[in-house]
Amino acid sequence: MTDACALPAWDPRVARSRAVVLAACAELLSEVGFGGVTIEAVAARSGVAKTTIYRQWPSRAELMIDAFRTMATPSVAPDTGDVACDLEQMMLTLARDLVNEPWSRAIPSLADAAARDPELARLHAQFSRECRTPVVEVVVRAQNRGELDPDVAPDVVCAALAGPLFFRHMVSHEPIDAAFVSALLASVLNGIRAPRPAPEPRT
Amino acid sequence: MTDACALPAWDPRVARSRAVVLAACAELLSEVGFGGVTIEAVAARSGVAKTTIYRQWPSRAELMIDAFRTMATPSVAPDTGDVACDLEQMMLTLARDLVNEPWSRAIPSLADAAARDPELARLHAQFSRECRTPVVEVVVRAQNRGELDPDVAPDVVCAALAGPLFFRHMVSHEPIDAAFVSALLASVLNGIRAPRPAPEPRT
DNA sequence: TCGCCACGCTACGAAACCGTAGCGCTACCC
DNA sequence: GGGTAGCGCTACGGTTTCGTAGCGTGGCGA
Repeated sequence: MTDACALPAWDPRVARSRAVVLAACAELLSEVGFGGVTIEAVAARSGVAKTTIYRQWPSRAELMIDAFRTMATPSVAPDTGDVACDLEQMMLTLARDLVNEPWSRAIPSLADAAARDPELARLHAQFSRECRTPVVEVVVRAQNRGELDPDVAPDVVCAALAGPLFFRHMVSHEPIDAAFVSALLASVLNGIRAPRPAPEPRT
Repeated sequence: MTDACALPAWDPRVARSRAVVLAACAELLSEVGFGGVTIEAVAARSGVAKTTIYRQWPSRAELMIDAFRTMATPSVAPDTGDVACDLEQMMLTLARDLVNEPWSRAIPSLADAAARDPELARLHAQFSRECRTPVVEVVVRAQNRGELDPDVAPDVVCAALAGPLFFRHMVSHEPIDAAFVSALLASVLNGIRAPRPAPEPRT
């Protein structure tokens, strides 16, 4: 996936400077966002000469992309046998990352940048698809087990579960805690209609 | 604080230049995002001299805040008597705005900027709260009518409904159409568990 | 008619980044 | 020991933006 792993026999000096630069770039991404990262700042932070950075990456965008790849950590789909457990586990992981991980602070700026740069948009789309995959997997499995309504599209479930977490992270800035995750998951799994009454024929 | 609203007896020249500048700034916000708007670009776009802009707004941030206030359109809570209709109507409005309105393109950049500038964060929080108010109102009304489970927090419902729309707008970039809105609303209202195991008198 | 006030225009110094060039140093390989 | 390759450092010209200052103009009320 990452170039750092794929290239066959790299000069150790190159490998070192690349790693240092990418780490510094990832730090800066979290701190000042996508648009605020400059090559000179990366050079200053990493201790690597600006010229060396330009020797390794042809443009600022390429460096950003590589740095974001460095931050991106793929997740795995749990399989406890109970869809509620699986989904809650994934949502709690996402919630924890959104609250604690420094790279989560770079998400809005990435979304912004991706809205304008086609290359970044491509990377962003690919990355977000990779992140959604485990959720879709869990949902499909639960549908096959008969736990979930097979008529509901997995992508909708994914948006219904992950969307509110991102919403609080980026838009409303309300707390993202276990209680919220539980309430949200219960709402989506069971619905929010009043359980008691309702001889109401729906139209 | 709100200069724009409290204009008692402004010189018409001032009012004109302010309006032109704010309009140009709003346009630029949609096009290049929060971080990309420069005073010089606003001056060029609006035809107003840079010095005049500085005479009216002490800093770039102040101008941005005023411009965003210009774009922000408050919505109203419908009251059809059926919570599904009310919520669907509001979601469709939001979906349409996210897809069509130019200012929706500025949302990620605003979220990004608000994550770093305290003053913008304050404005952003206030604005997003204003946008959530009608949803909360509809939910509370439905709870009082016995349509919705009173134990579910209105803020959770708001996040559950609006969150996925913003999620697709900013993160996953999947389509936001009426079908998605319907599926999402049905999921949250009725839940997504397979209708098999429980003998529910629903359709 | 005379000021006042806000505007537009030009220009300025300062700062930040960009991307590149040249040079010297050091580590490693043959 | 010599050649090669990559790094760090300094410096440069160019661009963009910032925020301010000075000056002239035009409309509007006293």
